[in-house]
Amino acid sequence: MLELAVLGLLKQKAMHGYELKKQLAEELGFFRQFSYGSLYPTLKRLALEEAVEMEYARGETPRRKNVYRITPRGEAAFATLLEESGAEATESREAFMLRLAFFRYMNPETRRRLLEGRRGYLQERLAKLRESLKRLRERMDSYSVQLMNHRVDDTEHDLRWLDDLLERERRLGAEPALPTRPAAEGS
Amino acid sequence: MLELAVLGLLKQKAMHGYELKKQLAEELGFFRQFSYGSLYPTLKRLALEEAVEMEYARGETPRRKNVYRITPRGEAAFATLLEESGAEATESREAFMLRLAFFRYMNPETRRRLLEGRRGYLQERLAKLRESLKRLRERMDSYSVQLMNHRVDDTEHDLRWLDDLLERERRLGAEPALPTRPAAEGS
DNA sequence: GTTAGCATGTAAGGAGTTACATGATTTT
DNA sequence: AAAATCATGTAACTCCTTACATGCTAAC
Repeated sequence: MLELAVLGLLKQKAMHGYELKKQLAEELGFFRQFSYGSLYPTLKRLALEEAVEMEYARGETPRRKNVYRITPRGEAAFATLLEESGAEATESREAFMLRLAFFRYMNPETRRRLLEGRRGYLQERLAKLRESLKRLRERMDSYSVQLMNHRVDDTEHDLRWLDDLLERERRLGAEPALPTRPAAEGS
Repeated sequence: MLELAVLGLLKQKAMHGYELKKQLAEELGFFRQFSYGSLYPTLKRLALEEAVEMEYARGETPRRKNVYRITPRGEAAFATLLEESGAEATESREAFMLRLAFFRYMNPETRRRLLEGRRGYLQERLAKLRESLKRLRERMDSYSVQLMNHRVDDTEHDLRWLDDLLERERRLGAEPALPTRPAAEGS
């Protein structure tokens, strides 16, 4: 997750770790916080894999603000991570939403696959939820009933939203993915 | 999390691991799935700590259905875990909801503390979310805008729900916590 | 009799957190 | 000159998952 988020953010703009952490909590702001204890090692690892590299801007020495820039290899890795989104991306709210934040980089089929995958998952869960509610309502305390009902509402709300997104996707048709290398040549 | 959930489920009824796993996905159904690879070791550890113990019902040999029962020590541990719910319980949706599923075991002050803690957290996040949206709207692609807007709606929805729960709590006043040892003596 | 589901476990690994440690730069 | 916040990192640990390994029992 962190790796995907980092690559996606660096795709927009070169940044150093500290800045990245703030963006993770802001640009993807809704999104969860990661600690430095995972962020810096991740950057280091990505650098080792040559998915990112350091930018020594304005003669600044390293190890006092390490500005990282994504490399072509990193772009490829990012694209692969997005395209290969599996079960996690449909079953985990966070994983799904992270992908959604990077929808502009996906091709239309992948977008649809993810949206429908998530929708299917939520529909299934909604059915199970309702079944549980029906079967257990009598035996449950009022807090649990409240919780279950809220879950149902929440899931329905999410489903309407997904339907909306799918509808838009259909209407706007094949909005192409942004290129891997955005606007490489001048102006 | 798993430990809390297991103790809470065993409080209702003695169960073996396999059964527990199904209940985790059903009674707390909405709730996340845990794998056997974490469930069985957790039961083992709890048994070692004497928070749970095996029930050798009807002369059944162990190691073919291990039915676990919560002990007084386990009840105490469960109560402590609930009462000491810290930041995680207000900042993580899942952690919060798990507590809510066990609200009947808490005393009214703890319930209120948790509900208001969660509300405060969501209010703060909502403010940040709106600020981000305002500041970044122009620079965001339409998917990110959709995502942010949905987050805002979602958070508002959650806040209304929390207000509702708090209101109920006030109206129904001091619904006492269920005892640590439920209905110990007969009928 | 063979497939599906019940039932339990271990070992290795993944993906993060917390706590610790350090020091520069900016603001008050 | 003190305090805040910017900035980077490591080591130990937590909590979970995946993959593996085993065997019973019920249904078809």
